Amino acid sequence: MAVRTRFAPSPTGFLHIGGARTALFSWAYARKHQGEFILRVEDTDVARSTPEAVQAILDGMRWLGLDWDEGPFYQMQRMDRYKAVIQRMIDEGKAYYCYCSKEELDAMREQQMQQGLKPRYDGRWRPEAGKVLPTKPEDVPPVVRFKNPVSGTVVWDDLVKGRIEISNEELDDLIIARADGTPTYNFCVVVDDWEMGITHVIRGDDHVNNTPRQINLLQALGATLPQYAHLSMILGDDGQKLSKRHGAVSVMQYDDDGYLPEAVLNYLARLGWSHGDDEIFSMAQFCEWFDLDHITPSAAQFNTEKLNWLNAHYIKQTDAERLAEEVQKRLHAMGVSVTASPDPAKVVDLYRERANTLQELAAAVRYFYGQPEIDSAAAEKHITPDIVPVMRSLLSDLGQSEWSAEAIHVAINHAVSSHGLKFPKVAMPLRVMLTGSAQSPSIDAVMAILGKEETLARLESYLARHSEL
RNA sequence: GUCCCCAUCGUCUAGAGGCCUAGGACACCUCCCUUUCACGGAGGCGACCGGGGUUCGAAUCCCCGUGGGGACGCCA
Repeated sequence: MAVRTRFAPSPTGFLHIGGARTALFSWAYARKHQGEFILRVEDTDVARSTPEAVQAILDGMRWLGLDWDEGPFYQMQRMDRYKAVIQRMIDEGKAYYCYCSKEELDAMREQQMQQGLKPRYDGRWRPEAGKVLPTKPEDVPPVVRFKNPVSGTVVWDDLVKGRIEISNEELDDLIIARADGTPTYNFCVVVDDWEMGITHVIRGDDHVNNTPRQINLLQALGATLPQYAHLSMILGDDGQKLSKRHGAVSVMQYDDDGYLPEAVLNYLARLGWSHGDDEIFSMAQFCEWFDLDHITPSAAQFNTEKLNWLNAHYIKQTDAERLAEEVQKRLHAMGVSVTASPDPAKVVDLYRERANTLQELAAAVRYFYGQPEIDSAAAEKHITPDIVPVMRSLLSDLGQSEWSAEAIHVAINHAVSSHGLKFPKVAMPLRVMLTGSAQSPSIDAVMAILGKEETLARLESYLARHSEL
């Protein structure tokens, strides 16, 4: 049977790193098996679902390049279908109306907690042969509850965690339709997974406890059970749980911060999954290798430093045109307009090996398109009065020189040797005057790309501004 | 409280009873390269949560602790 997986986010917020990994694994599993990957938006919580969140999730998926074969389906558009199934279950005696008020339920829970019991519905409205039900209250609109089996156990072989067995005595009759008639999560999931022919449910392990309920429901409907794979959660960089209040950020934030989607994907792939010692691989390779057997059952801590390393790697690989475009976009956001000269592609090539993120790359390269901000400590250290005559003579040589890194190097060497100095003694002041910083690629290469006119202008201008030297 | 899950270097992980003197990667440290900073190269530091079993043999299997996490909603 063809593999069919799904990613089923609820649109109550952006796509965060945990959701992204779940989506990635589901997607990769389908791709690996030439199956289908389905996107389903679980928006039955009307109060918390928003169209903005739907959009944010779709944006995140697209940025990562996780393409889906069917959907997006929206559960709110499938109401008729759920209601029909609920009615059928009531008719068949597999579900029943419950007239308990919320207050009544709260009281029940509290009492059970106090007694050290697991809080659960006591089944007071559950019809049984020979049982007399309470009198229906006038003012309580009923919910619909599923008649969960009272004995036996639910067992499944989780593809990540192995065999899990839960006694039906731990479960209660869950609500499948609210008082207003709308179906609830566990019910919609079951109907959808069933009708959409999902063969492998790959999801976060916060759903482990829902699984036995869903299996019971599926069995009541006479559906074929899918296989389950529960992924452990991803912890924040500090080892703490990610939440809206703490550390959980949108995958799009990684875009803003200057991470390439291939780096994020590669990082996520290795978080909780492994293929021997392989660390760096393409998504094509990942789809070929991916399997559920090598997923770690334990939680994983996010490590930004390793992401940085991967991102730096992909920045080195990316072609100059694309890199230049990304950098241009970011410089623009910083209020710097990129001109055709110096050539942005050459500029990024010069700096790509020393940037962890595109944001760093943009910041590093900024001085090519505007006056550098001089690091005063660096200036004080490297630009001393005795260097001024050297700079003057170099300036005049440079004015006569052909403009290539090699020719510039010769000119600098000439200044160095004719004044009896060491190379850095001249290179450092140049570096600070031209780039503003004491760190840069080879200064002759920088000058070659900066251009003759601009280089000479910056040097002249610096000397003119610092007559005290 | 009850149920469920998890446990190898700081972090991500390899490990399916002997291949383990526990391997790789990030980070960190040292050295090399060098025109500064990076990149790159070569080394180094560094872990099987504890206790009992099973076995000729256990990081691997079982049990008990301990520690972490999750779930107990008319949320998903």
